[in-house]
Amino acid sequence: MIQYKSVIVMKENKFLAIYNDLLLQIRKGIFQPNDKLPSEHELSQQYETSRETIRKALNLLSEHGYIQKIKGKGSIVLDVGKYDFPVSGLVSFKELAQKMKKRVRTIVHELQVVKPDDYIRKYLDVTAKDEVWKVVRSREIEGEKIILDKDFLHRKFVPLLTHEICENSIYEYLENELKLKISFAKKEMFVDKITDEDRKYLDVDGYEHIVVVQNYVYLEDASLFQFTESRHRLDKFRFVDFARRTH
Amino acid sequence: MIQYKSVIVMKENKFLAIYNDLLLQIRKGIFQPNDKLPSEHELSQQYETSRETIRKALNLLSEHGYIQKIKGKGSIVLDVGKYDFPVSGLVSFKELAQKMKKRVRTIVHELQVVKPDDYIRKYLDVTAKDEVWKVVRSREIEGEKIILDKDFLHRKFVPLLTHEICENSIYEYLENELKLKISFAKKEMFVDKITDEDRKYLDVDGYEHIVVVQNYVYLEDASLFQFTESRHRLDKFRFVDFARRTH
DNA sequence: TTGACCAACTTGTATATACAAGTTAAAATA
DNA sequence: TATTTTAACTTGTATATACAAGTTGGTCAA
Repeated sequence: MIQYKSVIVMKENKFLAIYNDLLLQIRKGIFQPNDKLPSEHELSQQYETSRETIRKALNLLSEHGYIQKIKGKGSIVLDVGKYDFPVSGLVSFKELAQKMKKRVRTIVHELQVVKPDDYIRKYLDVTAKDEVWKVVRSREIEGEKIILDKDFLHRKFVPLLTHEICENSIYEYLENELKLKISFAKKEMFVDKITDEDRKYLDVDGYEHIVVVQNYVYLEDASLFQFTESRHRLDKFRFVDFARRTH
Repeated sequence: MIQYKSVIVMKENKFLAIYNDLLLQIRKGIFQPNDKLPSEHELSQQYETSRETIRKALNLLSEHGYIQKIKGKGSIVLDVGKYDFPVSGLVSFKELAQKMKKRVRTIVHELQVVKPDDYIRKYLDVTAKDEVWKVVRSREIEGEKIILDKDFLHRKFVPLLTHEICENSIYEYLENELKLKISFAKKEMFVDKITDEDRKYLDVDGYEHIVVVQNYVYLEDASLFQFTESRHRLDKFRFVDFARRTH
């Protein structure tokens, strides 16, 4: 019998490290769907930590839909294979594309600093004096231009933005270079009539409507710093969400 | 100065009671957006409990998007007014309709026990021997038939289902009468071509596409017991989601 | 054999303590 | 005055303990 012995690197928190370690084992298939995880007591011995720390890790797994905890019985692994597409949460296009393993390309159409007009002021919390980055990009997937991304970023937080950054990943730049702590977002989804701009930058393929995903992105201190409108061609749109019932 | 003194009824857990009490104060406007909540230490004194219990309540508020915790500073109330529409999560149509305060009606078109065909077996985890409730209902909002709901429930969990129950709220019946513990769900959203069934039961209004929300609903023990397909007219569809970034 | 009960497990809640780490504003210092 | 330091706050992490409550499987008695 082969015993899986995990070595945890303790750069991060203990409970986060354990969460990531258990998640890895689930992804690798060491723990299969419907398997029972070791009990909290056993895990606390394996990881040489307290039960409360184990419980923090397990609760994270539960919130994210990887396990189900059942009182008196234990924790069982859920069928996670179904959730591996655009699961709810804050995921950038680049992270998504890598997961999907598709041939993707980003085309930058606009990149400029603008004074916020009424439209921008409606969505981003800025005054007429502030400056705002406006970025318009289309996303090509397997040779088809499917998604039109319109980003508005508060210049106060982002002094510089280049063509290269926009072609790669703005998120990566913000988090890794500028060390901005992106914390949470509000998403709003609805269907809109297609516009001339959509026709100009996308392969609209004769559709008259388009799925709009509006994103309000906030930093750690709850300041709104970005508004993004993502316009998806009807036939390629897909959103997966995991939700727990709260009573 | 008026001091708000909350009286907590201790039927439920302490931390849940505190969560609900704080939430109520936020909804009532006793705590306004951008207000700072009392510190964890103060709250633990006010509620006569330990700091850990307060932290459980605050973490719930944070997960659900009501507050933002900032290390070293405190917890501030987020602008919750924006999230009060169909926020992500498991919410039944009846609960939703009550929140929106719209004139709604449910029309039951089909209600029968069927042997699962290939279509049902694809979505619900049943064998050919099992029996399944099939319910088809349309939802009328302000006089227009907007949503077509197709429910499939495993009969093993739901022995009886009546016309009245389906007109009211299946969820309410399941939870209150049958005492089923609905625990979590996976939602999948995409756009589909409109079907003859849609045209038959809905005011499709000339649209050629329809937004489909598929729901896989699970009980506490992680058993899949219901599959629901909710078909929304394009122009009336709207989905709001709050998501925290996990690193 | 059947059922009741119990012991040993499981997870859930609540509490107390200690220290780490980030923030803030007053006090001390140059 | 301007800057640095410090003290007093804040939230975050980790640990230990106790008991409640649900599950399971074996034991024992009818």
